[in-house]
Amino acid sequence: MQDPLIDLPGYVLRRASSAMMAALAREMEGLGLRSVEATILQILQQQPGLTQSALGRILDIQRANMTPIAARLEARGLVQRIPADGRSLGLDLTAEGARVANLVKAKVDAFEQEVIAAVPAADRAHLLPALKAIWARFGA
Amino acid sequence: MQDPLIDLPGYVLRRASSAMMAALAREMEGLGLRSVEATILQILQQQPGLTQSALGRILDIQRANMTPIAARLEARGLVQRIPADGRSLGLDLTAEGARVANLVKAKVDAFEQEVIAAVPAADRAHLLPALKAIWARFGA
DNA sequence: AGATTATGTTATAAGTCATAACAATCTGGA
DNA sequence: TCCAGATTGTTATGACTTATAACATAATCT
Repeated sequence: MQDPLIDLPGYVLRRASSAMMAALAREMEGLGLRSVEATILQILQQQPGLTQSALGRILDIQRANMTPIAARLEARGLVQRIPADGRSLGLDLTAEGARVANLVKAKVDAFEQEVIAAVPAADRAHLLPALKAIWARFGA
Repeated sequence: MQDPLIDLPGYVLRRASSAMMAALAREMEGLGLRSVEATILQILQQQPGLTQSALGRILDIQRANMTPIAARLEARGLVQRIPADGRSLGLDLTAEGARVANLVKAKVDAFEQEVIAAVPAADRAHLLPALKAIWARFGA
């Protein structure tokens, strides 16, 4: 009862990603955050004031789907929505949001170390370039 | 407006996988199949008679979620559900299912070639081992 | 000024995924 | 052999993700 697709890179890419994402989600659960929310906090930490649309473009999330995500972050007091112009809403971390973002960063950094550590040393340096190339090839 | 997380392997793994899966889904749409269904046809091609539970264990799909998937494949005439014992249902490709499975295999093989081709030659040999290691580390 | 584009929002639908509960069946140990 | 426990398929349910259409409002370009 073994998996006959185990040597197809695309298939294994999908399985590796979904296994890793499940583990990451369990980590973020401890902070009461979903993966997307954790990602957004991290980005806002380095790029404050991004509009919902701009964030959506970075993360490949439709405008329409950003609305409830941003609203939830605001409702939890992690983010402030400040009009950038008459139609755009810029997102900024609140003090509480900045605090949580630091916790996220710590957990994510540790997690990323685990990912790296899981890869055989000989293959490590090749992982990021390979993944970036695939992302670039099939990405929007 | 650039992505500040672009050097985190886990993050890029997720983005690469989801971009690739979206492209694969567009391919399979041409056959009227979802990705999961295409995967199942491929597996049944090589391992006929697998039960729903066994398939679920291979693909990390809960029993409860296999039911509608198998039912849909049967309703489309691609798969037969034959009792293996009093409780298990073995899945086998019908003639039509075998025909479609061949189309799937052709498309997937071509697609996997595209994935490989997208990766810089120097990194290619390292991709599969790295992904398998991550899968093994975080997988069920 | 007027046409076009961009933004945020609501509503909606499909797909993925996990859990609980149930009946029917199988299995292994007393 | 018999019974307790595990397995299988099923239904129902809920959370999350994702895509699309339509709308009002605002910015931009000619």
